[in-house]
Amino acid sequence: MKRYNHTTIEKKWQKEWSKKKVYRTEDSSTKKKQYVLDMFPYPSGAGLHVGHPKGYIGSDVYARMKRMQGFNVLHPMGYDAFGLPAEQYALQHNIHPRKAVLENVKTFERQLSIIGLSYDWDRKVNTTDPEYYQWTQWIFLKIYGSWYDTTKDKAQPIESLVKKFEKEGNKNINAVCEENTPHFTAAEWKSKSQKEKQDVLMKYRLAYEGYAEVNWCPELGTVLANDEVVDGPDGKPVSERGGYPVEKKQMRQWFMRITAYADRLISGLDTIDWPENIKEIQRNWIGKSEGAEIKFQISNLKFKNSLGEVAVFTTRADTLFGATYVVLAPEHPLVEKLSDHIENISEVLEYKILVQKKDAESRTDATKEKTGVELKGVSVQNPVNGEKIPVYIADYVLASYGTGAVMAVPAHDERDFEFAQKYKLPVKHVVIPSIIDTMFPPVEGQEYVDRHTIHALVKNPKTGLYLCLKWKQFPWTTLVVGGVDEGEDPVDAARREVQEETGYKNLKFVRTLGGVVKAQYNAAHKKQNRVAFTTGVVFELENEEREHITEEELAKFEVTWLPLSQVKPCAELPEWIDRIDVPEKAYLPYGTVHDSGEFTGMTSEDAKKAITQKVGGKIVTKYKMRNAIFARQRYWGEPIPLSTDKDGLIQEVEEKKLPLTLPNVASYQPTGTGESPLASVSSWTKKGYETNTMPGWAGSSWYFLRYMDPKNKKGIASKKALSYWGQVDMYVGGAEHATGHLLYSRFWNKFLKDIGLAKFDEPFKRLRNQGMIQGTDGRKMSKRWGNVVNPDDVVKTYGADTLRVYEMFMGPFEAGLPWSTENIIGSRRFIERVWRLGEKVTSKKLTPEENVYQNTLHKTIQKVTDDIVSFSYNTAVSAMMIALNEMEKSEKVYKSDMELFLKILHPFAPHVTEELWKELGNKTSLVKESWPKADPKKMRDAEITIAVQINGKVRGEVKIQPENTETEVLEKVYIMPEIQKWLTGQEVRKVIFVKNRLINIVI
RNA sequence: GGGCGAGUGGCGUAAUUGGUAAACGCGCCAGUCUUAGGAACUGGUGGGGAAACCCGUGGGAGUUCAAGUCUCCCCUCGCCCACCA
Repeated sequence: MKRYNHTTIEKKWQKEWSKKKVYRTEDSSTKKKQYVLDMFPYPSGAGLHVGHPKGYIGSDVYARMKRMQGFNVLHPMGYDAFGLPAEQYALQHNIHPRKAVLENVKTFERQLSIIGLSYDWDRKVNTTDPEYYQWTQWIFLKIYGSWYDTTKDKAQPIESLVKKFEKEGNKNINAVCEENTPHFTAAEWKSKSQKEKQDVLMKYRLAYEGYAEVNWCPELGTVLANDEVVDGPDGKPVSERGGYPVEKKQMRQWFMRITAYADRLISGLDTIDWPENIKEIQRNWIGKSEGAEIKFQISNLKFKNSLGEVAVFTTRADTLFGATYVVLAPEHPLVEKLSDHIENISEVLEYKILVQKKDAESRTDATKEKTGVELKGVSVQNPVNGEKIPVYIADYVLASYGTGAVMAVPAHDERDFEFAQKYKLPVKHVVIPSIIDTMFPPVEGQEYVDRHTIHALVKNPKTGLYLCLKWKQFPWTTLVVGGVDEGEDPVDAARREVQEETGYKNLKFVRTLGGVVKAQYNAAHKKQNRVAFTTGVVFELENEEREHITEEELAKFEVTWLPLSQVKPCAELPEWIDRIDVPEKAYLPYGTVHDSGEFTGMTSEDAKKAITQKVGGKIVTKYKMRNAIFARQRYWGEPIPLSTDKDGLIQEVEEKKLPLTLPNVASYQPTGTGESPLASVSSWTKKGYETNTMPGWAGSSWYFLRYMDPKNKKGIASKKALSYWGQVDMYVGGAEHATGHLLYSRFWNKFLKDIGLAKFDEPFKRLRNQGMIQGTDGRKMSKRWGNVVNPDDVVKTYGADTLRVYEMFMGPFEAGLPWSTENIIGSRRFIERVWRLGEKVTSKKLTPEENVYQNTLHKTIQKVTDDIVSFSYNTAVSAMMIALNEMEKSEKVYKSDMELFLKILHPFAPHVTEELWKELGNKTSLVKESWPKADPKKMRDAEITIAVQINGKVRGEVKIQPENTETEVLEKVYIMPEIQKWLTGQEVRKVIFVKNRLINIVI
């Protein structure tokens, strides 16, 4: 046998495969299809490190098996080359981005080509190719030309909206649009000017122009999406790319109304097989919350005249009785509207400016202290009880979420509580925990009696112990407890009780422990169920001076001091123990509504609905997710195919004139002023073209559809191709795209489904994330740490097959693991041993005695097949190593058994298996061979070994026939000396027999 | 602070989903063959113990004939979100 020379073998087969186009995808086929896709890369200038191909190898293994299983497999690759990374690279190296991209693509392809990936390169796409971005522009125009109909729950052409306006105005149209869009009648619509109509439609379009506070990155000279901004080392926001500072700025922008799809983006997650954490990240990002919008009347304090109303958004309408003030975002329009009535208007405006300045740095810091200013001279009325409460503006309320105003309930909201503490605002508890005593639960049929009680927690500061009563008639010890008389203050009641029962009279009041606690128990001696509403009152003992105690009290209990943890029989106690040593805080859980008029006693859930209804509140759904900014002030992106004429009217570039190609410019440096470099190209501005370009995610939001029919000149892809390929069956890529690409492409796909192009609502049926390969030092692989391992070197030393096997064998596919220069040797040895196994091949059929590996081989076929489907590649490789170990033990290996083994190894190590396949005399290529099926007869074991346990401990092993019964096994077990040893003189109490697994004798 | 996830030999990891913990690989030890071995092959390799046996999946409790796996509490680490009312 020849020596295994990976270089010659791999080069030879790569050339052969490419020449014969063995990976060519059939355009139309009667075969079942399988679409296996990698997230296409930014062709960065740095070249690949060994971590990059991990995902590509994973999907390649999958695609290769599917191909062998007879599927028509679409497994393409392409380049996402617009956007910041490519442009930054070009700027740094002072070459034109177009040229840089071409160069980088070349490097990339050379590096990929040596790994033996089975792409159909004829379907390559590149987002910067005018023939590609023509369709990105085309889709943009479709989105621009659409509105969202919430009745049909899909996008509709804008013309249909115009027709509705002409017929009935906009009042009764169920559409997603800008908040506070004024109503108009059909007649009013018709009387509007072109420009006015344009402005109205802009509030409805799914791609629209607007002004917004955006993340402005001066260094990069562009606006960034929220997910492109990360926290820097000092906690300040910086750009994900480059780590440059990011500030807030008001700017004219193009947006995508992704919020119209928020609900579908959430519900669709239940229909796809994605990693649960990615789904969860998307759900959180979209941040759906259902609540109520409740209006508070505003009035002038001095003149008592009404000043209109303010709407707040809350998810806790059950706490409305606990609202003790209202907070507006500093930017709330009411601040200006009410300015004539605000007595301290200059202070308010000063604060507003301060906040906006601070804004630029970090307003999103949840840990910093809250600030705010009261709007003096005005107040609002709580709609549920008519109470007048003050109004504040504060930086902890965001203008961009909900209504930009909140009702503050310090007792039940952490942020409100913190603010209330600082500004000495009242805290009103209206939701209380409800406890049912486990020792003396209420008895059915007995009368319920309400009682108001106190628990006095009297601490002796010298000892840290608490004052307790040891009951003489009952076997328990309690704190001082007692009833609160009608109209009595709980603190006074507690003082009184302590004095009456223990004589201590000099108590320093510390605090009450939050709100009351409701506890239900049975008072056996009175045959009563009691509902106690208890206040915990904390005192410190000032001195030991005591009053006289009555005989009656003395007979009842004895005074004692105990640590709190030793006081037991009392339902409310767990609540007090939780509260006693921590500072007072808001009570967040749901519970029983308290001190809330007619709603008192309801559960939070019921009270929410009832209170909202009572005050005429509107049930609404809000989302954290904002509409996506769809513009970059940069050169290297798709031009937005719109122009503005001299009347200020926006014109679409005609479909047949697409692509609107990016002009060549002398300088593509960002201007730094917020204007795109295109703004200084006179040929461009002369025609009134939009100077912003599309963001990086535009081209990547639909590329998976283009691969289906990449050269189509009439559309994004033919109807036939779109319908044959449908959706991506298996999508592989990094988890870092969870809130970017994976959300935007779902959005675009849903839109394209709405307009009848995409076939499915969800573009990616299955998704798997490859874990990142770290440097040998465990850090992220990067030039900075000098820990980059280049795949070229690995391929040169060990070969592509070894690299592939090792990357799949390292550990679970999704796990991030450090590269190991030592462990890879194991994979190389495996390949070499496979190579040497070739020497044992015989074309003479083996007798059952000779064929010792038969059983293992067929089990392995089954396991590898299952493992590839579930992406458990590490155990698939392990199974093949076990099979190889068995086959090596055999004197000879039957040729067709060797072929079976080569077939299942082929997706992992395509080159060496192809070479050995040919060595066996085959004229065909393994690539197109059929995937083997495990023979169930051959998988069956002749004999199996099971564990014999005594009382659950393994004391021996026994060989049995499969399917042996308990009796049959016991017969064998009882004569085993090592088992008899344990059984002599013992009575067998029980035998547990698990078929084909173990037998456990309990003595 | 909130959400999600993970802790198993010297190392990467595996465990049929409650059934012989450590498969497979790396490393290490011994041997074979070699002029040599940082090659290859064969065997061994969780800890303690002379042995019988005992201990062992971050720590503690519990359920069970049986727990890495289930339940509760605690500790540590990773990722995501972070004033979203």
